[in-house]
Order: sequence, then C-alpha cells, then structure tokens
Amino acid sequence: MLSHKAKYALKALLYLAQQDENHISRTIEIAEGANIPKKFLEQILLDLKRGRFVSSKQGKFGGYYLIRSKNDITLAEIHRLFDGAIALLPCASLNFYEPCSDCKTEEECSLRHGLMIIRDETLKAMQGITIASLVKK
Amino acid sequence: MLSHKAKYALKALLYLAQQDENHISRTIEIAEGANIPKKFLEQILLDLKRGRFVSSKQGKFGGYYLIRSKNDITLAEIHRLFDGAIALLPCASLNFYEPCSDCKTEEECSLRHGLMIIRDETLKAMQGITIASLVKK
DNA sequence: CCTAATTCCTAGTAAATCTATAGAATTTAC
DNA sequence: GTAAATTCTATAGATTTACTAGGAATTAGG
Repeated sequence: MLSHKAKYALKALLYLAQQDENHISRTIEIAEGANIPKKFLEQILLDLKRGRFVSSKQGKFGGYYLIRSKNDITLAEIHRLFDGAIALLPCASLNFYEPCSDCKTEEECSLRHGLMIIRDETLKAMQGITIASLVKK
Repeated sequence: MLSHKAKYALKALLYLAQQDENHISRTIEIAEGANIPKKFLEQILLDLKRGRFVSSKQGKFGGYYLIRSKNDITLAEIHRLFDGAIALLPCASLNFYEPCSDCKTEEECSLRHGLMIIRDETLKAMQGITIASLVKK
C-alpha cells in the first residue's frame, strides 16, 4: 500500500500538471485544490524538490512548479522516493537491495527468485503509469 | 514490502511442502528448519490454520501439516492473509475496498483508475507464484 | 491418573514508523 | 521595511511491527 505521503505527492503532482504553463502554485493553493493538510504538504513538496520533480521560487509570489514532463514522471519513481523498494523483500530489490538476515545457508533465499518475477511485472506496470496518464482520465 | 509475518509464513509453508506425505512438523522443527523465532511462528501457524492452509494435531506428537495442494497456494493469498490489500490504495482494492476520505468531489479518485491497472498486473503475477513453484527452484 | 510434549490463547512491550503540527529562519517583491 | 512565501528543525501522538511471556488445553503413553 502507498503511504499518505506518496498518495499526497501524486495528487500534488497531478495538480501541478493541470496548471497553465508558467503558473507557479503556492502550497496553500495545492493543499486546498488537492485536499492535503498544508503543513504536511510542505514537507512533501520539499521532498519532491530534492527529488528534482519540481522546483520552487522563494519569497513573496513564490511557489512550486513542475520541472519534468508529466509524460515521464512515473508511479514507480514516486513510490521509490516516498515508500522505497517496489520489490516485496529487500533481497529482491534493484534499488534497495539488502541480503536477508534470516536465510542461513549461503545459497539464495528461497523466496528471492519468485519475488523478482513479481518485482519485474509490478515495476513494468508502474512505469506505465505517468502523471499525464492519470490527468487525462 | 512483505511483513516479516508474511515472509515467515511463506517460509513455513515452503518447509511443510518439502516434507514427506503424512509427516507432521512440530513448531520447533519448522522454526529451526526455516530460521524463524519460535514464539512468533506459533502465532503465524495459528493464522495459517485459521486461513485453512494448514491443519494441526494437538498434544504430544502433535504438529502442523498442509491441507491444500502446494500447487494452488499462491503468494496473493498469503499476502492478503497477513498484509492485506494487494492494491496500492483501498479505493483500488478488490478484497479490501474502502472509499478515499480525501477525495472531495463525488467523482472517482484521480488515482483510482491507474492503481487498478497496477493491481490487476500485480495480482496476476502474484497468482502465478505458488508454494510449489518456489520449492522447485 | 500422571507426566511430558505439544498446540492454543491472551497479554504485554519495546522500537520503529507514520501522520501530522509548531514555530522560527530565510528569501523575495514591492 | 513589510508582507508573503518557502525552508528548516523539532516534536508529539497514534499506530504498527516484531516479538516475548506465561499459562491453559489437549493428547499419548506408562
């Protein structure tokens, strides 16, 4: 399941993607438009900024705006930024790999192979969902 | 990500699936064989029993055994039993559906459609992974 | 009936994580 | 200088996770 943070991030990106080119959105505007607690959204927007999905203009008349095309921001990326690995266990993860601590023999974890299949399928599906694809629905 | 509970459940089922027909496995035997904390495993085995994946014999010389074919116990079922919904949000879930509280208009949540696509793909993949498929790897 | 071995049941607990909120510092436009 | 905004740091409350503890109930065998 997605965390609220990831869900709110997606909704915020969706909001930004629906604004006019060159429009800068204030946090409060996004919060009200997408029904997200404002103070919580502040943190999320900063995370999105650190992840280079959005940029910001500070000070009066400042706000946030997309710096990547809505056509290539995928659900997979947002999941990874906020909720981490897409795989079901760290030992099956591409970006968040860690060995299992409870697999005692040196051979691979018995679950790993199957979970890598799931990961590949889920990842492929998640990479097919973009912000743009969510907007035009 | 899978919880430890779900991971241990899979490993326990895997262990049971590898025993001889008619063999009854004690908790301690499974715990040591699959490297799972024993007291924690007790609870998990009870959950698996309530879910009708295994049955038990009580008292001295008692233990647990599979009551479903290892060919039709799927990862999807175990995920649902221990970790709940496979969908990324409750509003996109088949078995754990709940409406979003933060989608203000009466129209559908903007994320729902995309997340249902993911759910379908993930579910299909998870239904393809059985205990038997994990054993013969 | 007694004992040992096992499942079954209910609580509790420590740590982590999640979902925010608070308040002040910084930046910018005018 | 002032107002309006982002940015930063801290913290609090609730929930969840991953166990652990202790004992009741059940069963086999002597």
